[in-house]
Amino acid sequence: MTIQRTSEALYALVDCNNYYCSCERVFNPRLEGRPLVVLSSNDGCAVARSQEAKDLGVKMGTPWFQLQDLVRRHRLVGLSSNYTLYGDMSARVVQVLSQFSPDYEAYSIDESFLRVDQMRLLWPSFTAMGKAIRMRVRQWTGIPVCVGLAPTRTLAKLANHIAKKNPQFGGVFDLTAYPSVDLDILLSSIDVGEVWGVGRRIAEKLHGMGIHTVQDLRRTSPKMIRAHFSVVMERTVTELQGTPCMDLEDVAPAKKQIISSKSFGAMVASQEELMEALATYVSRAAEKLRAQDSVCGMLQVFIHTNQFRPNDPQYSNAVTIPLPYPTSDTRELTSAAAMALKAIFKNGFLFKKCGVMLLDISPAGTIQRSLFDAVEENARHSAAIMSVLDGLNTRFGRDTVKVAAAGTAQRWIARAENKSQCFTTRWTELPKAIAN
DNA sequence: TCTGGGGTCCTAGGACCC
DNA sequence: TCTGGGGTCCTAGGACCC
Repeated sequence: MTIQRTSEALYALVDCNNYYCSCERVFNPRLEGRPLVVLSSNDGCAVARSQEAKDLGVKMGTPWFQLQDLVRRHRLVGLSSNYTLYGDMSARVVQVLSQFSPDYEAYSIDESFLRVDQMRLLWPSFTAMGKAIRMRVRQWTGIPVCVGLAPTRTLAKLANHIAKKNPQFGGVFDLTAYPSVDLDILLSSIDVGEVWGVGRRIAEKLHGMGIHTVQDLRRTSPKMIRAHFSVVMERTVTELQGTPCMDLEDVAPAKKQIISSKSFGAMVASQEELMEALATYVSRAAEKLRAQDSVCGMLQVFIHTNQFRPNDPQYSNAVTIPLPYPTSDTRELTSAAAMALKAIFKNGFLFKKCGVMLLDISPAGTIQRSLFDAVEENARHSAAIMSVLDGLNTRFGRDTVKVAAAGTAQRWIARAENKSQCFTTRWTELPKAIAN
């Protein structure tokens, strides 16, 4: 089966090997050659493993306390994570990669896509270019990477997987340069669950349908897949067949939601302690929000007891509340979070985790924003508010203004422009409404 | 004793509108 | 008053990614 070339695109996926572990080794070369894991916050479980640790059978997410045997028998090292370091190193890697193509996208902290077809004339082959990328990133940052090359992003991910698993390719695999008969054989040996976009559930379902390998999935009709799954999977199969369905995003799009949450080292029982933690998360999330010059219109707070203690009483809950107007102000968000927490908190439980999620994110400084600024600045003077509302009244009609006075500003704007109605609860009465 | 912290997109179903 | 069809918006939940 040949890869259909419906366009001339060629993507390189550059993926750092065992990324967090590699970062740690750059700054502590004595860790070279030793089995190594990087642990989650609170040193709870392994979130990254060196090749030696993988060879010892350490799985992603294994709790640290279950690894103590390997610590004794194989001198397995566990390090607390240092996300600031990994973020800095990532920026350096991307900086090097940007020299190879102006068309690049940092997809995650340890992976970047480059569109490289325009670079064809600069290199004897794309494999040669891939080797140059590997060498330069290694020399300039100390991080080992693998490179996969293919006409679509899904295939480039797969090519990268092949480069990683097959040392004979020297860390670079150009899928378009590989004989198609051999490629069929190679892809017949890879489980369908390795495909980007195929997780555990979908893999199980595919197996049930007799689709076991990547090659099986490539031979399946996208329309048939659409009928059994979703458009996402349809695109995945189309990409596997060589037709690009996704483009590089040249600028990182603004976040549509921002989460900040954490598990506690020790369990927490009181609302006051939960609120202390929440205040930290809110301020962290608000910083991210402001960094992308956005405001949010809704805020969600969630709390969980320890699900790994089935004998303890379990309780988890979440509530999403609309804000009176879109904001990124830490104080305002914190007071909203306090109200939300009050609405869902229950005594008599030991809480393990809580967090905040900012939703309904939009760019700051829109025309809607200026309307609300007017209300905000005059917040102490009801006469001034009434005059603003009168202005809105003239603009959008009397019924809408009643809603604006009683509802949330964000919702009101959205609805008013649709000339439909909206009944939400008054901001000050939210806790009561939530309780009902 | 000890079990991560972020994100994205899609779908289904209900409320509501004309 | 009864009725249907088409449309939008919102939410919850499920799947995936690193």
